Amino acid sequence: MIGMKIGELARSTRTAVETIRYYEKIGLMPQVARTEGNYRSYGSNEAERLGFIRRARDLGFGIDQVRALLSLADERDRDCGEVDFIAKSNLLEVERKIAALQNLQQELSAVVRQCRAGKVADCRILKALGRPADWAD
Amino acid sequence: MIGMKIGELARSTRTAVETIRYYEKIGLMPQVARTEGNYRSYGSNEAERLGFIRRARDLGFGIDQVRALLSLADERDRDCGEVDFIAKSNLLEVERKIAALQNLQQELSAVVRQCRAGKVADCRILKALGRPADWAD
DNA sequence: ATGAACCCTGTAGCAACTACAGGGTCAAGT
DNA sequence: ACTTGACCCTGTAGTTGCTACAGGGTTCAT
Repeated sequence: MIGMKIGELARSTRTAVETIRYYEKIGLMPQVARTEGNYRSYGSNEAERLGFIRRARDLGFGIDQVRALLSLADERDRDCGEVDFIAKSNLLEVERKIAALQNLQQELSAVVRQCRAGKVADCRILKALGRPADWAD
Repeated sequence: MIGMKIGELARSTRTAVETIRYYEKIGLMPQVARTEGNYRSYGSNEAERLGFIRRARDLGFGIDQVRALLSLADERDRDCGEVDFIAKSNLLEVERKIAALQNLQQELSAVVRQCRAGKVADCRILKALGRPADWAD
């Protein structure tokens, strides 16, 4: 589809209109030609590019990583090691976050288990928060 | 220890000095008395309060949740159901995040596994990003 | 011609800090 | 007395990745 307005592009990529304008502002999407009424006019190149961006973002790549992937994708003769590196860093980061959250979940559910429906004055949750974590009970 | 300067309080609670000033600005920590030289002077009450805040934050409670816990902790006669509710909401939220990240990890490691060290032009990672997720290979 | 649905720019807000800039204070050493 | 260095102060701007206006203009159908 050629000559899409921003709203159509937004619908076809499940992206908010304002996000597209934001991507343009930060240089992730190009500045495209305008119609007579000063509306942005997008073609299939831009739709593909935005699709790439969306999928990368959904997989947890940061904006700067997406930027790097997009620019690497243009240097077709280059070795793809750097692409691999970015993807693996991202995976490691996701795994690190999972581990951190699982620790959190352990500690937090230990705290929640303490609850014996009573008065605030005796609340074990508040007591658990009110002293260093390694104090025994 | 009484009459601590902000730096001592920071060290003793493993908090950045600027974070303490920030907590004061948003009303999570009180405005304390100043020395002659206009330095903040903290006592053990404030140290305890900041310790509580730090532990709650480390357990993933948001600033507003911490604010609520602190104010509930003062109403000693109140039933502690609300405390329990806040803690359980937080736990659910943490569990939700873990699940989302685990999905991400699955998809991302599927993408990373595709890599056959070659040229960017044939890069499977980039190909995986360059098309809708449900296209087969 | 008027209303709804769309588009435009520009700025401010979110969470929870962090990082300056541009100063003042205090204790120790020379 | 003076200087050095470590600390403190306020206030503002930056971070990430958008989202939400405010205050307009355009397009198209009725």
